[in-house]
Amino acid sequence: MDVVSPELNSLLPDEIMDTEAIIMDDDPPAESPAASGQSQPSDDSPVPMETDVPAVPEIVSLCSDAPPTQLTQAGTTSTPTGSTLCSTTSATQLLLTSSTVSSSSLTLRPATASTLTSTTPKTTSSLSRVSLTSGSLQKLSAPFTLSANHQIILNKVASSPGADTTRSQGTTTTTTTPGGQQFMVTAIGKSGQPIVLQLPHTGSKSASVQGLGEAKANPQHFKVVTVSSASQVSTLQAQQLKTVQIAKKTQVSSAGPIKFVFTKAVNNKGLTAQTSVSNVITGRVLSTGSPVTPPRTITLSETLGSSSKIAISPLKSPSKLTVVSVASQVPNSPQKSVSLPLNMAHLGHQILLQQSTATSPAKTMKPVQTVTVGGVGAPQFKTIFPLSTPSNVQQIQVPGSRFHYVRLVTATTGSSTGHAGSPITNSSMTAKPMVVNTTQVRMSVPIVPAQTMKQVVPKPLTSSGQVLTTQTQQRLIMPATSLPQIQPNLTNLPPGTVLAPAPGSGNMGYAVLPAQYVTQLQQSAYVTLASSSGFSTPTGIQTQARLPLNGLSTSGAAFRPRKPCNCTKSQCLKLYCDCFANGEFCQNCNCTNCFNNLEHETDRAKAIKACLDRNPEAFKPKIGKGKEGESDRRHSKGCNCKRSGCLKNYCECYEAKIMCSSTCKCVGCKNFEESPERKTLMHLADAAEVRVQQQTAAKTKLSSQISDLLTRTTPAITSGGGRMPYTFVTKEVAEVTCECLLEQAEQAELNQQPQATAERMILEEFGRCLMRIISSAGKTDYPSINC
DNA sequence: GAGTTTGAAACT
DNA sequence: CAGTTTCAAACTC
Repeated sequence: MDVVSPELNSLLPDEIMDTEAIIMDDDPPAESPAASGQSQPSDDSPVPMETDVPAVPEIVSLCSDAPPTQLTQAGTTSTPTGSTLCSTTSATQLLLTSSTVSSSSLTLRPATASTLTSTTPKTTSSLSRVSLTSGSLQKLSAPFTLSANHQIILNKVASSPGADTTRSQGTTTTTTTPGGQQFMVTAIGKSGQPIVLQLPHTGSKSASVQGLGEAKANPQHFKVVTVSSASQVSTLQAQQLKTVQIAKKTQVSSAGPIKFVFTKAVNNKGLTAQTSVSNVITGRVLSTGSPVTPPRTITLSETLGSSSKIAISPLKSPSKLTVVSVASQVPNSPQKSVSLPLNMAHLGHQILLQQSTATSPAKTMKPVQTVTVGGVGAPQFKTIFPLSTPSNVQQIQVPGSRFHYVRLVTATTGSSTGHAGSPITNSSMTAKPMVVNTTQVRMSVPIVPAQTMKQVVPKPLTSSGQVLTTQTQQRLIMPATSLPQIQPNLTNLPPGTVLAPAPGSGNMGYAVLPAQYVTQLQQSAYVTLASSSGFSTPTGIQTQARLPLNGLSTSGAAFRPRKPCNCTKSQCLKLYCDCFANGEFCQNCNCTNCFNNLEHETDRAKAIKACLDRNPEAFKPKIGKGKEGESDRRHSKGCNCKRSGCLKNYCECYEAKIMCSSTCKCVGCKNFEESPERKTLMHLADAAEVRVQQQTAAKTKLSSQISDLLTRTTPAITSGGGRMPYTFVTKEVAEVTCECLLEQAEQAELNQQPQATAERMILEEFGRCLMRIISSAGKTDYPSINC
């Protein structure tokens, strides 16, 4: 599988793609040359990742029917017949075993407590037990449901003929922790059976948000592995970002060792070498957890025969985030891929995974997922949201950086196992949010200057998967497609760069979207998700990552709203357009014939390339950041003003509120420190700003007072004539007053008074009425008003 | 709101 | 690289 083109990977900086092939298997497969030499310890050994906490090793293993060796059962365990019980003790050992069909079992051993929830009581582990029953997992639709009772339900959408049979074979195991927390996994590997992950009950509070400190005190590791049934060929979509994916194919020999292969996505050569490995579980780690015990997600893919496709990108360190698609498939054979969505909330981290299946390799699934990355020490979030756009888009949102990453994924139907465009199994769900936590994101290169970024401490994630975006700036993640003409300038790509895949290439492209755009996509996507999944997620996944309409989080609302452009001739694909120049998509602009959007991503990519060809620094910030603050900021190129004296906004220096420097070529510059004109202007500007602020404050105060008054008087008004508590004009008084005024009008008419006189009479009567009302205001009883 | 001014970007 | 043109924002009326 060619998840990431080698040439592209070679160009990617280490921050973007830093993956190493890691093989964790009992018996390194000889037919896996790429994986050879990279084998890792046995099943019981912790996954060799930099994200691992040595003190709390994580164990991910596939085992046969034989009971897992590292299984430690301290709590009660229900062992259904015909299934190997996978349970975790209160010490958060999670073992997933499939005995009936697949001979492999997965052992998930969280370090301490459950990582399914971000918050875990110090004394008790939120995840005490995990049971997994074997069964064929054929069709899985919506990744999961986060129910109100803190359950993660992994359901299968499509009914499988063998569902009944599966249930007879696979047994649903439900474990309940002493603290009332459940982790129940049913019928993994068999169709028609839901997977329910019971999240720890946290009362009214969201489980994920509660006390990071507590979570720190009780670090937990959790690994999720999904196993498909035997005789199933799993297909992992190469163009999907999944945190957890395991597809298990029927093993030729059940006794054969199960191998975890963590391949280095950077080098796809290794990927091809792994294709012929049987009984190999490929995995990848997408995220790291909190500083204490970083939760991590592992995508595992086990396939039989040479059809295995492996794309793995384990993180080397907790601060790394590598997104690599994993795909495996067997052409012309019944394929059933399983990607279990899992909500992993730990210390504000969540992993939401999508599960989907397909019965035919020809069917493709174009999931778009959300990745949210957060950390405690250095909280960051990455979110890939499902998009409703025609092309698959994977968005990654990094609240800590204001950047929004969007990965455009082009699904291909090719059956070749060695290509990124390998068919993706269809799924009723086209997009699922995926939240991955990490303490640091290394995969992106900031395009926008740092001084423009206002770091806001992200709020901790809630158990419902709430994602808070605090930054709106954009960054380029990495292009998945090979665009040689752009790659040399990869780091210079603008934040809004859309690297469209070459026609027919089947590769993936990445686009960085502005926050507003992402917000739109998020909203639409979540609507789709909610409607299609049918899940009742009160605390919800659907609600997570919802941002204000302006695309900014509450903390990010302080950012200056982007001014809409008015381009008419440039199609917003030249640097004339501020949106384009800032790497943003046009949104709510007044431009005409705009091409600065996803619909014209190809043209946009070309335009970006053209700009970069002209000036590799085109999308880099013009205003450099000084070491000591704004005083050191200066324009990178300098201005060229001739007539404005650099004291108007025509001047980029003045507009940026910085002084002109020696790099400027301006004529008659007055924008220097000692310039009296500048001082006067600045003084006036400050005064004007103060006035504006005062006016705004006054308006706000007045509005508040009016609102308060209306609020207090509304009950009286709506009460049907009742006496207004704070006003003197009741309905009755008003009616009487009107009668008095009408009486005056009639009198004037009867007396044939001129209109002016009539009006005066009416006004005078009105004045008298007011005086009576006022005079009666302080009295306990309100005398009636008589004309 | 229309027209003018301005300077960066684009073009030659 | 310099001169010219194009363009959209800033500005003025």
